Amino acid sequence: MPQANKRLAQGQSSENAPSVTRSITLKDVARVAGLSPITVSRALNSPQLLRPATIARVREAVELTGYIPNLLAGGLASKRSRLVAAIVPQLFNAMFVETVQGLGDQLAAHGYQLLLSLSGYSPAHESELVSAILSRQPDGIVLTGINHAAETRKRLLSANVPVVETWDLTPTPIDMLVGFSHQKIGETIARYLHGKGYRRFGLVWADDERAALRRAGLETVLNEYGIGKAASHMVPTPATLALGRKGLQVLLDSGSSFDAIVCSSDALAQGVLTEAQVRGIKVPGQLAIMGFGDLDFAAHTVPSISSVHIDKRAIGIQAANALLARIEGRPLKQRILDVGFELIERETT
Amino acid sequence: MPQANKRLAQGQSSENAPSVTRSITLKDVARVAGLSPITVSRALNSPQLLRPATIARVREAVELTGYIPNLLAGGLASKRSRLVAAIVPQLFNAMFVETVQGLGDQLAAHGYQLLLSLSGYSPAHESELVSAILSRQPDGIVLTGINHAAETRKRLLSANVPVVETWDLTPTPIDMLVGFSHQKIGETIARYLHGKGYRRFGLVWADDERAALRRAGLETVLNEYGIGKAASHMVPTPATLALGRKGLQVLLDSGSSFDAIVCSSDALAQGVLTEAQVRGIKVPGQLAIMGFGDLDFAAHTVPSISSVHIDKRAIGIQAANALLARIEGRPLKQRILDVGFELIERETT
DNA sequence: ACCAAGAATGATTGCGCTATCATTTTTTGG
DNA sequence: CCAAAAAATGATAGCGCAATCATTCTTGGT
Repeated sequence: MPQANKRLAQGQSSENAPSVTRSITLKDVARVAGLSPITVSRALNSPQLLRPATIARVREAVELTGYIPNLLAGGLASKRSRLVAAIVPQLFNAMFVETVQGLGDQLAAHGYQLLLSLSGYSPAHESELVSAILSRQPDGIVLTGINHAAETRKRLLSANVPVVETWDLTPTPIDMLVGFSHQKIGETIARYLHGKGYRRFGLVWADDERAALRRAGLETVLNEYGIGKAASHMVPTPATLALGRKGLQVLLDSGSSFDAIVCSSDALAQGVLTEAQVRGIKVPGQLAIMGFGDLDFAAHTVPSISSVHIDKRAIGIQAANALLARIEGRPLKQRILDVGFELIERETT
Repeated sequence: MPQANKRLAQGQSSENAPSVTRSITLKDVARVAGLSPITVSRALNSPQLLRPATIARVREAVELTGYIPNLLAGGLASKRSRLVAAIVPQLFNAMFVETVQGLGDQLAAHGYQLLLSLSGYSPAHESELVSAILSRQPDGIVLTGINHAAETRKRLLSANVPVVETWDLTPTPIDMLVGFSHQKIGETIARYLHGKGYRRFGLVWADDERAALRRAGLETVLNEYGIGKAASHMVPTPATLALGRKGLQVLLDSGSSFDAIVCSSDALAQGVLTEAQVRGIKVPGQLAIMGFGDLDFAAHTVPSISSVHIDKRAIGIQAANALLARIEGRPLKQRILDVGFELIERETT
């Protein structure tokens, strides 16, 4: 079999190779190692089935040939892609970055890779993304939020793939859920600020669906306290410092007077704070400011910004854990995990 | 062949389906449409080869069956995965977020998906990631920076996959490059600040490799002006406002006096600015502050932060374009694209 | 009406891997 | 030292799709 021998020799040196170099496959490695392809496959995927000496032979051959497994082929044959997909609205929003990072880190630690898609807050786009994602046969999917197109839900259900929804709470998730209650946060903020004696509220608020929930909670409680609908200025996502400044300008120019501005995110709060300082408004003496998200800067501005802390990274990590448990067939303690939140009182209130 | 008929019937209605529902394949769609599988494949991938009536029949059958293509199988057969992988150091660093977003958007617009990996600034980790990534047969790879483990370079070269390095410049990229000169930025900052009359420089600097290049440029020019090595405080990544405040504290406590603090990022600059204000130091009267990156807040702090603008999103978009051109066999105008930079003079200098 | 040229569709095969079952080798206990 | 059990390795087949080449159907020109 000179043919085979010749090939074997070519394994290492690449002299007179044809223009299109066929890539190294399991078979090549097997030939070099003097084993069957399936044994090589096992050495790489279930080494506990083989004796150490065999594994060493394989490792050597892999080294020698520079073999890189083809996960498309592997996934096709095994029905396991070792891929997890995540959809977040956007990355500009620093909130999601930590979740994605936590998710990515945790998945990587368990041999999974992350396919990231950005929906831009559009359920229609999300729906398309889900189709595209399912094409890759992911072992799990992480979604942001709980409101999805009916189509999305249906596709995910019939694909029979583990799904984790995040960043919100509902008793009826598609599958699993890691989040917290925006409604409760709104309520908590309202009680807290009311308790501190603030009465004339203004809102600088992002136009996204979860922010709307927080707002609903806030207004419900304010209403209970007999405080009417607060004046508000809506801003588009992503919320920035500049939009926060603009927000306070608009609110003040409207002629109303305020003793507290509640913002849907820390970036907006920082903007409101900046604008207040520019105008010589004492914070919190004349005006209190409340943020949300407890981003890294909130504790270190002067004055520091009161906010609501969310363990954003934990959401990613727990989402990964939930998926990993489901994928590996381990029992899941709870389908729904509430990571909670914590109101952080700082100097702006 | 009753067996076959039974299957056909099951295609649409899912009554008495076995517990493990075999997923819908091209074959199923073909059967429903009364066409051959390959024709269905063409209807989905090269519709221009078929007559509209046929495509309509296929579309109908797809609708009816809820067919989702299997890209693992498709990729294996066609050698095209429609997947592009990117490695960035981290997402916390707002700098990379825009690039990733631009990259993701542009790729999505062309039917490609983004596999995102985080290297945490470690070449060793990057090397592992590259192996893992190559396993998925991506059609292209985007790397951050130009310094990679020798192993990484070798693997990428032998995998024969289009590669774009980003965020830096070199005459000898692995393949393609979209970036800018950090050295030049450092030099430009030095000339600019020197021109404004500043002489006593302090640095608050992140400990990453591209920041080091900017610093080298800065120090080279300062040296030409006869200014000795500037006092510096190094901070770990990710750089934050808090680290910036700390940085100024440390520098001032060292006893030296400064008339300008140069920071390796806007977040640090914002921190330095905050700390200066706390201490009653007039900016820029007593102390100038220079940032880098021109993040969204830089223009809107008070005083606004002078910075260096990088078109971060363009890096992502151009990287995507370069890959797409290469993948689709279009001629590439230039292997190396310098997106440049722009020093933005604002109030802190 | 007929034929050539092109357009549309189909049959076969294999991408690289792993599930499954079969076989061989090693270990164990009496 | 042997049979039986267990461990290690191998042979076969097929995952779902698209490249390739083969065949059938349309056209339009005369």
